[in-house]
Amino acid sequence: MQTRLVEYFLALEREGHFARAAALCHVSQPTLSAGIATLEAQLGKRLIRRDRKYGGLTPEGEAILPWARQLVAAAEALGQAAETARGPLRGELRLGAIPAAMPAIGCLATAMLERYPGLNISVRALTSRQIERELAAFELDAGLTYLDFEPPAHALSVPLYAERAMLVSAVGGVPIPAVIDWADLAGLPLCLLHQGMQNRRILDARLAERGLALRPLVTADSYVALLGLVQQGRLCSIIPDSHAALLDGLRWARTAPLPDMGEGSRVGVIVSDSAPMGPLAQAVLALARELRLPPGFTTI
Amino acid sequence: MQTRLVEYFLALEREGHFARAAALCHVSQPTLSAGIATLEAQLGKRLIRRDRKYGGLTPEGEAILPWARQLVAAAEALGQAAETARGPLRGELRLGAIPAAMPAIGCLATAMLERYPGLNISVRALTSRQIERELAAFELDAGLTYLDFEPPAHALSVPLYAERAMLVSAVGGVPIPAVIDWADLAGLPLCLLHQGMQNRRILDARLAERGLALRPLVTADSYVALLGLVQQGRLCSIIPDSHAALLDGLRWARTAPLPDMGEGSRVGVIVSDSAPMGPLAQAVLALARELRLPPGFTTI
DNA sequence: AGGCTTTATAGAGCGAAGCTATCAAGGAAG
DNA sequence: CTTCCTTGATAGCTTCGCTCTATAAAGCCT
Repeated sequence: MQTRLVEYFLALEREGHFARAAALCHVSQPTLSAGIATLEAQLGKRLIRRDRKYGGLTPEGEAILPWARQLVAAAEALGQAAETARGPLRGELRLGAIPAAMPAIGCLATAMLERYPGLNISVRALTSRQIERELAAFELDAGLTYLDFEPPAHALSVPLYAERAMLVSAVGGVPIPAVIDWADLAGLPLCLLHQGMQNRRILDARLAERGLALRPLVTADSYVALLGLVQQGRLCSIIPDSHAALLDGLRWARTAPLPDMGEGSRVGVIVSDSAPMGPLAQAVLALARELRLPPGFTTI
Repeated sequence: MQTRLVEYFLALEREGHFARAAALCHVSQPTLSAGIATLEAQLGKRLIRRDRKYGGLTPEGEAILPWARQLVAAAEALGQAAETARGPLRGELRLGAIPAAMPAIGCLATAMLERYPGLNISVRALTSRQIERELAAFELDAGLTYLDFEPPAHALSVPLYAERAMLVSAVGGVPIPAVIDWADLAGLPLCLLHQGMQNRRILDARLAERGLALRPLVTADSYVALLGLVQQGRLCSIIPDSHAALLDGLRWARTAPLPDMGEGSRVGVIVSDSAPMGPLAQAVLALARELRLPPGFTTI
């Protein structure tokens, strides 16, 4: 059983296209074609449906998919473990973070770089569900997400900070009181994240508990977009205090804390709990445990 | 990264001897030697200490050991999954059981064979600790052991039956009362398992709670040995009721139930919870859930 | 010193995996 | 209907690496 062939299989499954998968594996298309054929011959089963075109996995292909991932991840980790048994950590650390946690990733990534020179870090903004899926598929080494809402299974976590919501408005724009009550929110001209985004779901749930509902005038899918809207002065918005920290020093923005949303907004690092833990995951977890976030983040 | 080479490495680690490891892998000794050298070259690290003799693993070797196991297990499971995606289960099911649970393994193994013809089953008697270790090292597919005493981590379990202790004596030998109290035990001429064996530890713990201690005249490491001693008529012993069920119909033996030892003697099937579950483990777990044990076993 | 055990080395054979070049089958567009 | 383009399979060749047998070298034991 050649790890290489299994990598071809996984690449093909991801790309759904022989030539692109081959390019991803840095081999020619006939090589990948032959590799898949060899793998199928060794297993005695057809794994890919195809006649002149890629047509998805057969049931057997689906059945081996988790094991194929496990195999490749183990091979990868084996190499990592050998390389870093002693000596510094090397290679690429793949981090995923929900948008709300992006400001904190700077802190985490910088600390990792500082402690482990020679490390490369790749950060991607993902939904909490994507983070869960990619951790399970070994396509991420660690994630930064909510720990309490819909916590992923088979994961180890270290809390980093507690998120609180802040109301933000432009100076000279929508006037906002210094102290805000839940009921005040319903009367403000708001722009918020789309319904369905996790952060919005949490906010809605908190308000629903109190019999309230928000009617934002604008919805968007990024905090940058919301801040752009707020800057115009016609709207105000609700953002995590971690983002509010980024605004610190901006002259046009005013923020006011929302009432405590209660427990359950902890944000932290998670890694996959399956199998022995890779050196990268171990390092991230260890660092997260010691990490002191700058002021602006509510420590737990 | 060739799975084959990693298998060589694991075999060598198990055997501590190049030629024996080579035989285990069905290759010649130079082949294994070269294979280890290739693996070391690919990883860029020395994995095995050796100068004219095997000298154990280097730190790097130790570091990759869990990943090596993971890799080989994933490769194995991949083959299994492909073969059994549809169609009957094939291959070898490796079961481990504590001695006390041996009588029940007949039931489990038979049911597996009946449902999955074409399956081969290998049963080994192990201590509960060995079962835990070998499950983690992917050298067992499932185990049969106590679920409540020192339960292993990272394992899924299905309870099968509750074990109760029985006093056994020979007809015409040591007279035993029909109803036994804890205090009675101290006065009987007993033979028991060695101290340190888990079953004995449990029994001792139960008695210690009541301020009692047993002074067996003979200790042994198997129930068969104990029964042989009992048959002589000079001693009586304490065995699990699962073994007592085997004696049913024997003319020389008499049994009497001990007082309830309380909760916590559940015996059941456990499988490793790491990674996706292999088809063998899935099948065993599913069957254990439906299994109806014959009379003589206390259902839960 | 001689024999035994244990690991490493040498050289040959063979199979598997890589490449380039080309073909075959659909689908889209003229 | 023809032509072109996309997509995957095939052919033929080369190279690389695993495997074998045979043998050497280095300790250990008597």
